[in-house]
Amino acid sequence: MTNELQPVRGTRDLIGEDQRRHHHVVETARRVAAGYGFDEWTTPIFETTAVFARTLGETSDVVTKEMYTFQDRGGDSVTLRPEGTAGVCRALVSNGLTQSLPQKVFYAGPMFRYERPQKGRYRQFHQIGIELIGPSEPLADAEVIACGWHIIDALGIAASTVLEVNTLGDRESRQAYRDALIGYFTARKDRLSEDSLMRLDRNPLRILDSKDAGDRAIVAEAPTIAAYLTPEAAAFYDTLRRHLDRFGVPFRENPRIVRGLDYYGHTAFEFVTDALGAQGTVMGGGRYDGLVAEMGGPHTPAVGWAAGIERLAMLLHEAPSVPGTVAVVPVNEQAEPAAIDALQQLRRAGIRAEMAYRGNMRRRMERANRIGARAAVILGPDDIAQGVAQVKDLVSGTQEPVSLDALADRLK
RNA sequence: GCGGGCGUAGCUCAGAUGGUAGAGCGCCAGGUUGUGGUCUUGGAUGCCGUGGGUUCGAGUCCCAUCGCUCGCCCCA
Repeated sequence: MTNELQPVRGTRDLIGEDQRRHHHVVETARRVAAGYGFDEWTTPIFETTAVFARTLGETSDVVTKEMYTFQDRGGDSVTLRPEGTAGVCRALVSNGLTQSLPQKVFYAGPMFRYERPQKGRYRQFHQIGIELIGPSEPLADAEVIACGWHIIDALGIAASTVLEVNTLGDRESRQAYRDALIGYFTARKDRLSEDSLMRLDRNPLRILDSKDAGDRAIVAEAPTIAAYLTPEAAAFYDTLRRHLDRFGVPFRENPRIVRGLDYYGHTAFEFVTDALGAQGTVMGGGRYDGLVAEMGGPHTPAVGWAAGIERLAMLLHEAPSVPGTVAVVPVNEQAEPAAIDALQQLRRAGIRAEMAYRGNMRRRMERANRIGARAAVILGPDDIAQGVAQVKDLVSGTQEPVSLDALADRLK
């Protein structure tokens, strides 16, 4: 196979079972989110680069190294969206919807990140997500999490995931905690891994989720944010946990969940699994009260999550089955016109029906079997003369004549 | 950007010490011109990832390169 015919690194085709799994995840999420009152938005898959760069910090690694950024023919810098939230917030502001809160948004679609592919990690991947924009009450956070849990449960994978919840506190809490962590890790810098020494400089909170065994021992003794929460932040977190219990959502507290950017505060959560190798997070989210303002809109509280469709699809225990079809089988070429009539009668009645394009009867029966048809409608000259078709149940093997105008009713 | 593993038929894979490429599944056709699944007979299929080197001779050894994969880093 030549290079040119290979898919670009980190992209892949969704065909057959892959596509069915993908589709099932999206449809399930769409249905459950609709039940919580979320409306679907479709925003462009590329935006002006500033939409992402501004919210991510102009010089961070993710902006400089991991975004698909291009100049278009007019010379403008555009970027394939690396995540969904920024575009939704831009659309909120562009459409003047900051005056019509709350907004409850569901989205699904492709995202793009220039990363080294590995298990559960692609350059073009797909996410579903919801954003609840407007409310600042922890009830909103609880509802958003409940919706996510509900989707995971509806997909039948609740047993293989765990919901972990944490609070990042308010700005004051975060600053105090950050200072405390820097003090703690600096006092132990001779025992930190090389990677974590870098983190101490650039992003000390990330030491908390280091994979290095030595680091983890140090992290286990590190202070948690609980002692540094302001009374307001502590009350917010208490209320959230109480609501989660009320919503019936099982969770575990994990004080090591962190977020890298300043606009995050209070709630942070992840649904994690150990079934996907190094990519343990299946759904992640939290409260981002500062984001809309950073994009140039009015201060607008918001909370949401995003989930990787590929990762959810991999967790599905079995692939959604192919829909049963009815195979129409003309015995010979002379029977084809009558077969076409039967075919269209079934389709108009909403029954999935197919007819092979060539081959003798035997071939067409083999084909019917291969595509997993549930029944065959067999039409030969004798049948047509009598105004019937032979309807054969391909599972049981039983066959009986059915009046031509009763086919759809019989095969419903 | 860094490290491990792997590239042989459509798919999964076998090919000791170098001797001119195989199996299973799938596919096509016959046994069966109005009946699928099971059975049976026959058939097609390969730039052995690519380029170079060593050799009388390379799928096999050496070098390079590309790709896939798992992990590190990063994770909005």
